[in-house]
Amino acid sequence: MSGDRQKPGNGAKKKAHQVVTSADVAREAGVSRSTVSRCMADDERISEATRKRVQETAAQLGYHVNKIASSMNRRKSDLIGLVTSGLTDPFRIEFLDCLISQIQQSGYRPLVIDVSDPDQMGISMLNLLQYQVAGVVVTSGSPSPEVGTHYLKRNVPVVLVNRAGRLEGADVINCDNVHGGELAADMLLKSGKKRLGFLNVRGGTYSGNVRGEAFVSRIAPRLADGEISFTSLVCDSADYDGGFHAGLKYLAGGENTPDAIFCAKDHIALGLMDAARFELGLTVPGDLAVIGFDDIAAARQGAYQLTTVRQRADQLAEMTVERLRRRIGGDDLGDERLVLPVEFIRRQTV
Amino acid sequence: MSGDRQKPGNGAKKKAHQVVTSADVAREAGVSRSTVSRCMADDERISEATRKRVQETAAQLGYHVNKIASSMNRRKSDLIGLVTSGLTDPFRIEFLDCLISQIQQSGYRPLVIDVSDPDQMGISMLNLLQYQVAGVVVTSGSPSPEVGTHYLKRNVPVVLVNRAGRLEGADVINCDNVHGGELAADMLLKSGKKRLGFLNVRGGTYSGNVRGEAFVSRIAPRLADGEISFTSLVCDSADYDGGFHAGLKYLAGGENTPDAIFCAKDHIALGLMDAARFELGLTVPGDLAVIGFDDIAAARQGAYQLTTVRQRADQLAEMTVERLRRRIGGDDLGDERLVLPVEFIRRQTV
DNA sequence: CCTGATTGTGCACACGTGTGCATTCAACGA
DNA sequence: TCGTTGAATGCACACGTGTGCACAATCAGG
Repeated sequence: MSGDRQKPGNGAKKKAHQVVTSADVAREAGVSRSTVSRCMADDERISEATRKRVQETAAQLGYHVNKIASSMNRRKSDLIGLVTSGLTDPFRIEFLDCLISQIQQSGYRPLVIDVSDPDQMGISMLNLLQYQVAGVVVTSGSPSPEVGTHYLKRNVPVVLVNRAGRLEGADVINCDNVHGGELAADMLLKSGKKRLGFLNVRGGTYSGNVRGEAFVSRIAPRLADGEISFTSLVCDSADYDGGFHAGLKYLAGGENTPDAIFCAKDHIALGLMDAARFELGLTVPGDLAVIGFDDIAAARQGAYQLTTVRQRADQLAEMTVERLRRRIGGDDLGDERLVLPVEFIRRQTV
Repeated sequence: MSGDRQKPGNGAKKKAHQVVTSADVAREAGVSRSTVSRCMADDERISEATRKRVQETAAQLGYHVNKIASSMNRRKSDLIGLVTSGLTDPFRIEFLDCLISQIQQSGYRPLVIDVSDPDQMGISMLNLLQYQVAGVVVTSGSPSPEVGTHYLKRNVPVVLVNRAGRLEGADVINCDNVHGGELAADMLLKSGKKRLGFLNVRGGTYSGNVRGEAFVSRIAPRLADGEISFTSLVCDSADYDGGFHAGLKYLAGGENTPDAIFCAKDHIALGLMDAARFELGLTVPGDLAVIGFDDIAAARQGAYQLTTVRQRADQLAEMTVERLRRRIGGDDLGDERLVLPVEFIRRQTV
């Protein structure tokens, strides 16, 4: 028989139930292994007849291309690394949901990697490289410039989503945090509330900081006039509990208690609202106006009806994979910084 | 020089910036490639001195084992397939969160695969096999017996979580749906409510059906006495919106309107509550008692304070990976059906 | 000094695929 | 009939690793 480098004895049978390989298909269809490979890849140079015949025998034998071997040969897998930290942030979850769906639709597979421990970031991203990933999406943490150069050298595209970093050779996609902060400011100024506040997690996140700064500079004129006051509020965690405890702390009463709070993200706003309404007996928006950011699913629920700034997770995901695909396809784009438009959503909390 | 099967010419340099391989480390450290491989795997038979030396040169050159090549050679990767359908169900998200974290801690990597389209289930699971996955966790859909045998033949363990199927060679882990349904029934019987209902998604899910059936058989005696009545309620989707619309439909008023509803899952219960409270002006638990199932994070929030049956996502994940690890390790366990205990959580909705 | 055991390393093969290049074969024009 | 062309397919190599087996070296016991 033909075939390359066959075993010394006779390669007829080895184990009882071995996995079916391209060589098996080749033997069965009476062609060479190369032809099988080309048929599975829909190579142009294969005649229609043999292609059909080979694909049929392949299906009959239950042959599937071994992705690992393929990846090894081509030095590129169809995996896309998803760097995230836990599945707790609602908006990130919505984004990942869209992202996973779109990645899969593009013929890739998401390989999730958790960097809840920020120290692991560097080695985790390097480790990802060992899976021959076709690309990486970072939704948490900031890769160091060093890992950036590693990716650049290997020509593996990286997209940072809603992150600060400017990484060499990587795309950065953010929603329009500045405009969002301004929209929130405009709304609260119009509402007639006087004691404004901005609630963010202690230490701040990049997105939160930008939103807060835009908010503050927008209200600055009125602040200078003395018409209104502003307080910067801080919570311990960027989630429901953080917002809840912040509510207990800041809304207990007193002269300077804010009557309108812009929250860095919806999830915090929900906790804040619940503390105000169910623990302190305040009404929303009567005693306290609240604006969030993201427009997560829970913000639409009847129990909250949160007025907020919407960033669309599906569009964010779309931009991300579109960018990845083009870079994987070989388009040699320079680093770019893309901005997703936001939209003000008026509900019941202002 | 030594080395096996080196290139015809002189394999000194090929491309400008090639990726560093074990051969490079071997050359640099003055040992054979085999020794490098053994050093990276912490093989016992390597002397302490050379191991240290090799590992140092490896670190210095920035060498990392190529997982793809390794997987190919060992015909087993360190990937674990996670079969799910979208990131929309809150409890499943919490479970996946724990699962991903634990999988990673065990030295594996999660490969996510979305089967929102149930028709894709079969080929997706077969496709997964081509990545040489070490194991698979199914949290959505029901794999056919046929794919089951493929996995069995390849000796790749499968764990079904909160699913109906009894798959040959696979473990099935469920929370104690029966006991949960009974706990809910006991609670509502004690509450003094008379017109009981069970709300599940149209067509039903395995878990939901079991919970409902246990609920019904528990209340059966009192039902026979005529002391209470029971209605089976149906919503169009197993989420917040489904519960919400079901609330509008069933709670609009009339003689038979239920005054106590056991929901197949928390997420539905939240929508139901909001429809009752904010659309129909009912009070909870005054006009309507509600019990959920799962104890998702939102159930604990002030806006809901949902009385529910808790299944612990972290323990579920723990059982899952423990089971996977033992099977991957070679333990030859028969198919098993494990049950996770549940716990009644009393809050404000009954 | 000889024998056997133990320890540390190297050699060569195998894993399953993609692809550049050579080769075969039929068709076709002169 | 011969040379040329184009299409279709096979050959052989390479990808980077793990590991069984063989072999060298060291050592203990007689």
